[in-house]
Amino acid sequence: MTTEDYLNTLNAAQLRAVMHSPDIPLQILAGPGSGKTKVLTCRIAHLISKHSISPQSICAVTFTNKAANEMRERLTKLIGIEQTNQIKLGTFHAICSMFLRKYAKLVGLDSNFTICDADESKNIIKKLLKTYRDELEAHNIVLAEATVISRISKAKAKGVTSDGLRRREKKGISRGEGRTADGSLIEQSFASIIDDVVAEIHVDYAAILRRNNSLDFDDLVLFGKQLFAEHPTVSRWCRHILVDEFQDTNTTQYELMRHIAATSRCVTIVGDPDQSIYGWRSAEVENLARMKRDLPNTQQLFLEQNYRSTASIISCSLAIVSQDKSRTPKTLHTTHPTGPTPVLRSLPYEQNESAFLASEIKRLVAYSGGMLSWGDFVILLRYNSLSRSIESALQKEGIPNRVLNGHKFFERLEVKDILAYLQLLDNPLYVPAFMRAINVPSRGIGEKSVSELLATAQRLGLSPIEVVEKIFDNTIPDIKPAVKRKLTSFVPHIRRSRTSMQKRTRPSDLIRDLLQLLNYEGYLMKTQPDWESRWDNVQELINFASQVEMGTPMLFDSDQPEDDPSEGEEWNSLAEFDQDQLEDDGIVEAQRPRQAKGKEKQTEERYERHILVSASADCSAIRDTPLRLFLQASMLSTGTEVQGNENDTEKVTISTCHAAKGLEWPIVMIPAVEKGTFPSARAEDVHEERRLLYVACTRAKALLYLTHSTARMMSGEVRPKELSEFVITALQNSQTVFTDQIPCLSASDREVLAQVLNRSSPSDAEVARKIAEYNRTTTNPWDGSAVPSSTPWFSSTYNKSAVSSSVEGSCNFLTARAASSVLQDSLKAPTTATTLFSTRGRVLNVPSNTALLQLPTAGAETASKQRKLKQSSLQQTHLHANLSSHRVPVTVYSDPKPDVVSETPQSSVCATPSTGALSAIPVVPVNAAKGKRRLGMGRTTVGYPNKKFKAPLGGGGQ
DNA sequence: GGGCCATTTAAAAGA
DNA sequence: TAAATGGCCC
Repeated sequence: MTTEDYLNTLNAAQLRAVMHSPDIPLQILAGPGSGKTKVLTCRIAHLISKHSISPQSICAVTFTNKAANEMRERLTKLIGIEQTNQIKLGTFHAICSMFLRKYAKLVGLDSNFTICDADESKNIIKKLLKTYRDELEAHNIVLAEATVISRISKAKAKGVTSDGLRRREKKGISRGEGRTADGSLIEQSFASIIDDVVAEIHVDYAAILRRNNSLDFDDLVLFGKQLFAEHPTVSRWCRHILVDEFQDTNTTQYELMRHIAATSRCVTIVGDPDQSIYGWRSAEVENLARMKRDLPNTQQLFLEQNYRSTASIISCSLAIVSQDKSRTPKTLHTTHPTGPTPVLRSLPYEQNESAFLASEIKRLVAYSGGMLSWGDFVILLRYNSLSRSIESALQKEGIPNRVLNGHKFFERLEVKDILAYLQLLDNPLYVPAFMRAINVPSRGIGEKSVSELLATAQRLGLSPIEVVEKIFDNTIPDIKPAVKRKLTSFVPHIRRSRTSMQKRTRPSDLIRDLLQLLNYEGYLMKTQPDWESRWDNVQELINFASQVEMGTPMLFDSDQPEDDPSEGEEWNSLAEFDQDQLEDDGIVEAQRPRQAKGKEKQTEERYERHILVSASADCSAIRDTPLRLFLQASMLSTGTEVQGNENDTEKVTISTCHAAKGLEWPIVMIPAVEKGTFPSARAEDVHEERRLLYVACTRAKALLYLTHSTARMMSGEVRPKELSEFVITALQNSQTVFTDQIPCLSASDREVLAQVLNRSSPSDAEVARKIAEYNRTTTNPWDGSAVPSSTPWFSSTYNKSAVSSSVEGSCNFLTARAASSVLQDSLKAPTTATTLFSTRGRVLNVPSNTALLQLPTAGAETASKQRKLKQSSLQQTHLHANLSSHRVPVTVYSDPKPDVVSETPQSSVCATPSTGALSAIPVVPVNAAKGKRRLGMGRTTVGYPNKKFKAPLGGGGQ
């Protein structure tokens, strides 16, 4: 398809945006579903073909990898792969990272810096915070590390560097002194104590990162900004910069954008103030106005034509977002038919709510006559932990589902273990990697020895890895808890891998080799109950490495200096400038003296060029080792997008509202539309919460459901919940934006669906057949409960999530309700399989149809113990009652007795005081028949598992 | 050093 | 409710 053909598919507003003069800064305000990506890609194509701007001088910035990839795909179709790959296209972080590798020296970094992920920076800050604990306690201040992290992150988003903070540290007044007896001032001084502590931790944290030759995510942008600000020549290649989701930029990102555009001043941004939902991480909608001030000739264009949703979904969404009176008025039109009115339902309890959604999904699939399938549904949550009851409801109905962005691939322990070794090879100064690698697999080098090693390293001015090698070689004396012998399974491995790395071995082979050396699979088997899925993840990491090796499009071809080709010769000749010489002269490290500003422009540019070239050109071979490219890709890719799992398209998606931005589904369901959730109880900006609901609603193409429970389990107790005021207000303004009637999916409804989704309508016969089948196989989800009982304990559907997580391999406490259900199930499918448990060193042989309940010690001194005791005896009573009503034989054992259980032929309930703490229930029979993973016969954790047991990457649904 | 238990605490969003 | 922490013991 040529650019011209593409232009023909644009509407008038889109066309204006695409054709807009490149020299006049442009703001495209684009509502949801208005085709902004189309406009953006088309504009890029237009810049290249009609304005002869070369692709490598175009910079396109997105917020997510997903958006970047989508743009890349569309551009490839439009202008071909070759030109697309020349465009500097990526997230803010990726673009900064690439330039920082290239010009590291200019901002005082080494190009092998490691990107410090959130986990590691949390660890660092946690340690720093500990040193202030006593002091804070003395002032009666509680300072959570999350607070510190977010404050530091916010400071960085606003462009505050640790250098700026260091000055205030010198004030030298001891904290808390400025306080007077006046009560109102006390709080003030609390705040200032916290400010000081945060500032000090910030400074220390930054120093640690520098020592580790490491940057965290915020640093990438911050240092990127610094690079472009201090060295304008670095951005000379840029003729046009385009920024997507501009309403989400923070101050630092905005300034970065301005610096990249410093020469050309050609900027196109796309954004929508109504979809600004990231204020909490310092996004500034204000940047729209700021841009207009900074670039006074900026023009605005509106895209208000929506191509996604039915008219009724649009009006419902507008009814929500327009409640904000301070908002810039903006509207949405659609040519789509009205369609079924969005559903609003209240249900008594979260289980009912989940069950309603699950059964509704089933019904819609049937009543649409097969036009809809699982993959067409998304359930959008305010926050992830709401997914539990949803997941179990879907599971119970046998609906396949996946959690979008549930647990991040690169944050998994097994993946991080391997990455740690590789990071250590690439950057020996990166202490977090050292700390992890040194004792994985376990070598008996614990916290104590590690801190000893680190201290030695500091004392000798060596990297920890050098210290360890020297100890191994007898070049320096061993440390106190002798460690040399333990290093035989570490130093040789490191050396072997390092040699391999220096030969530029492919990272995937490097990993394979490492796995072998470490016998990592064996280690996982020994230590992880769910080692199989973890091993799968390791394999997935190898796949990812292979993908990177095969040349996923990099931001730029590393060796070419980006500048006007006519100047190429000069660049190349300058490339011979001796790097070491520059360093010796202190030029590379030194900050450019300010006085040169304004005058001696030419000299300055020449100077800049010297250092640019010397900082980059000569070392590109080292800079972009295969390993480094792989590590960078790992650290910058989030989520699970690595895997491109095809059968994901056949699953119902569960996602947060935030993660859903930019995406769309035929049917959207939003549970928990309640006060305290929408808006979230801890949200600072109610308007932002409203916009979040708006974003969620506007993801829907054809059908929209909002539900609400009148009671919900929160923080371990059931609390009453009220409908969200956003919805109440919308209803007050217009009764008709919602209905409590579920759509009947009549022939005309199906017609609308077919039209909006651009699918063909099924025949009436087909629909009738599907409905008949549905009626035959489906029972009412809560009437058909497996546990009929009048007691509140058993009134709702039983807790299948507890069951399934047990099957996954962990052992959990079960509620009485779940336990009785499990027991009944296992009686239906009796089994003789037994499971071994260890408690206090004893091994118990327990038939798998045995429930073990924990009871607290009878003494019960503390209030919490007493509560638990009461609850437990209540549970026991109910369990008893329920099981006897089903004529399930019950035997109750107490403490030392459980050994006997293996002899018991039928189901039993084991109750035990917590001193003997039996705390697990084996439930093999429930799902074992389906051939899924079964509870291991080997070592089993008793008690709360303190490791996470999440579904393996790519679903692995039961 | 690491396993195990009891007690405490926290509970949002992402690159 | 379940994850994290802290103390105790081997």
